[in-house]
Amino acid sequence: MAELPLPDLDPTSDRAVFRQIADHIRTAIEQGVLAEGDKVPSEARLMQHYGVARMTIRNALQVLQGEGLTVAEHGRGVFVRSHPPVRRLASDRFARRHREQGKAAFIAETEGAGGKPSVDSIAITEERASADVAERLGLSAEDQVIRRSRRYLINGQPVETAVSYIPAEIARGTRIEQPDSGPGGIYARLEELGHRLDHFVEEIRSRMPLRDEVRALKLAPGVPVFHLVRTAYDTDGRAVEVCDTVMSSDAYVLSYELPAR
Amino acid sequence: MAELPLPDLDPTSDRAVFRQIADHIRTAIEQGVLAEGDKVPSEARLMQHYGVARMTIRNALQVLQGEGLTVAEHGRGVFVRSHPPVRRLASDRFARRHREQGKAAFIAETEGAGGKPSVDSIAITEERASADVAERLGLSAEDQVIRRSRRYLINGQPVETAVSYIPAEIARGTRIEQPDSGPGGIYARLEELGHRLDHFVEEIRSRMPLRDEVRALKLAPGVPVFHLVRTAYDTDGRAVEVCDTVMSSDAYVLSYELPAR
DNA sequence: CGGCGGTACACGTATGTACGAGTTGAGGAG
DNA sequence: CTCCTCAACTCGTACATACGTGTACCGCCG
Repeated sequence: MAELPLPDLDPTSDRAVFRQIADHIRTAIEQGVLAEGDKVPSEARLMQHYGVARMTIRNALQVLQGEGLTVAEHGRGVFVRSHPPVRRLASDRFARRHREQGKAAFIAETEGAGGKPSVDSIAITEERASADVAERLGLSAEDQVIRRSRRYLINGQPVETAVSYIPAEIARGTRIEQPDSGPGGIYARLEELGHRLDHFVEEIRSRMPLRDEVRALKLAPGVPVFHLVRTAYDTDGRAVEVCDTVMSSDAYVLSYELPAR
Repeated sequence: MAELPLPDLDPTSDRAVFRQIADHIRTAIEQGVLAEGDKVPSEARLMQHYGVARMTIRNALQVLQGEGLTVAEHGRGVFVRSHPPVRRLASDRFARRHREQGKAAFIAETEGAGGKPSVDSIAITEERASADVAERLGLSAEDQVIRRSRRYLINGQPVETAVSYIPAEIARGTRIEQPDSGPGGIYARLEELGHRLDHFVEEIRSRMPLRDEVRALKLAPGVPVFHLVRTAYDTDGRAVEVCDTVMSSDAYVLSYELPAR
C-alpha cells in the first residue's frame, strides 16, 4: 500500500489536534488523494504518524464519519464512503401514461435504469387514521383507513420504505387490500374505482434517520433521509391516498418541474 | 430542578452500555419527559447515576448529538434541540402573479409569515461558467456568466444561501448586475429583457453540510441541508438562470404539486 | 490439497486521569 | 446597592491502558 502523505500538526494553531487531523484526511478525500472505497490509514498508523493518543485519532475519525465522508468496518478498517448510483425521481413519475404500461412506478423506473427492483415486508392492516393522516385525507378521527406498508429494494439493497393510507370506505373489499395490488399499482385500482386522479401534493422534509430507519434502510452513519409525504387527489378534489415514504438521501435526487404561470 | 427519572442499565443485555444510556435519554425526549430546550443531566450526574466512566457518558451523548436530538453548549450543559419555525416553500412561489406584487419571493413569503426577512453577503461577479452550470444553461465552456451570491436571513437567523448564474450575454449591463436587482427580483428583470419565463426545474438533494455551510448557516450538529438547484427556462425553451441554494433542512418543508396527467 | 486454527491486525468498548475553558451565581469589597 | 472576584459547575481536549470482537491470512495437519 502506498503511504498516504499527510501533513504534520501545527503546534502553533489553536485548532484542536483532532480537528487538524480530521482536516488533513478530509482534504485528502476532497482532493481525490483518497478515492471512494480507499482505506484510511489505521488508527495505529495515524497514532504513530501524529504521535498522539488513540482517543485523539478516534475523535478525528468520528468527525469524518459524522460528516458522512467515511465508514468504519469492524475488523477491517475505515474506508472512504462510496456513493450508490443515484435514482432520479422526476415529477411526472406518476403520470397516467406511465401507469398505463401496467407497471408500478418504482418497478418501471428501476428496470429502465438497469437495476433489479424488488419489494418486501408488505403488510396490510385496517386501522383508525392517525390525526395527521386523517387531516390530510379529510377524515374524522373515528374513520378507518387501509394501511399498506412495504419496503423497496434495488439489487437487494433497501432504498425506500413507504406506507400508504387509503380511506377504508374506498378500499375495503378491493384489491387494494391484497398484497399484490395488481397491474399499475394502487393508483390504477383507485381509478378503476371511479376516482380519476387529478393531482398530487408532495411535502418533502430532510432529517437524520430514526434508529428503525437506519436498520430498515441499512443506512451508513452520517446519511440523512428524505421524508416525503404525498397526497393524491381525485378530480372531485377529494384526497384518496396519503403515502408516507422515507428514502436514503444519497440514493435519490428529486426533480420537479414547476410552471412559471 | 426536578430529577429526571432514568432506568438502570441492563447488565444482561449485549447492547453496549453507552447505547443503552443513549436509548434512555432518547426515549425521554421522544416521550416528552425532556422537552425542547430542557437541560439533559450533566455528564457528572449521569456518571454518578449509571456508575460508569465519563467517556461512556460522552459516547452516549455523542450518539444523540449525531442524531440531531441534542446540542452541547460549552460551560452550560447539554440541551434538547429546539426546532426553528418551519418555512413551507410551495411550488407556486415563483408564479408570475406573486412576482407582479413587486417583491422577491423570499421577502413576500417571510413577511406573510410574520418574520423579518433580510439579505446579506451579496456579491456579484462575472466569471467563466463551471462545467455543471454551463451544461444546465446550455453554454459552452468558454462562456461567461454573471454570478450573484447572497444569504437570506429571517429575524437575523441565516436560513439559506443562494448563488444564481445568468448568462453574461443576457445580463451584462443590466440591473441584474446591480446588488439591488429591483422590484420583483431578477426574474422580473429577465422578463423585461424579453425572456418570458415558462417553467422551472428544481433538483433536490439532501446531505450533511460542508464545513463552510455549517458556518454560513450557523447549523447545529446533526442537521442536514437541502441542496436545491433550480433552472429557469423561457418560452423559447432556453435556460436563462441557474440558482444553486443550500438550506438548513430543519427550517424548511418543500411542497410541490404535480399533475396526474 | 483442502480445511482448520492460530495470529496479527483492525475497530469497539470501557476505565481512569488531568487540565483547559466557558458560564453562572454567590459573596465580598467598595 | 453595585460591581467585581472567585469558586463551582459545565463541557472540551488529551493522555494512558486494557480487553473484546470481527477480519484476513498463512501455515500446519489431515
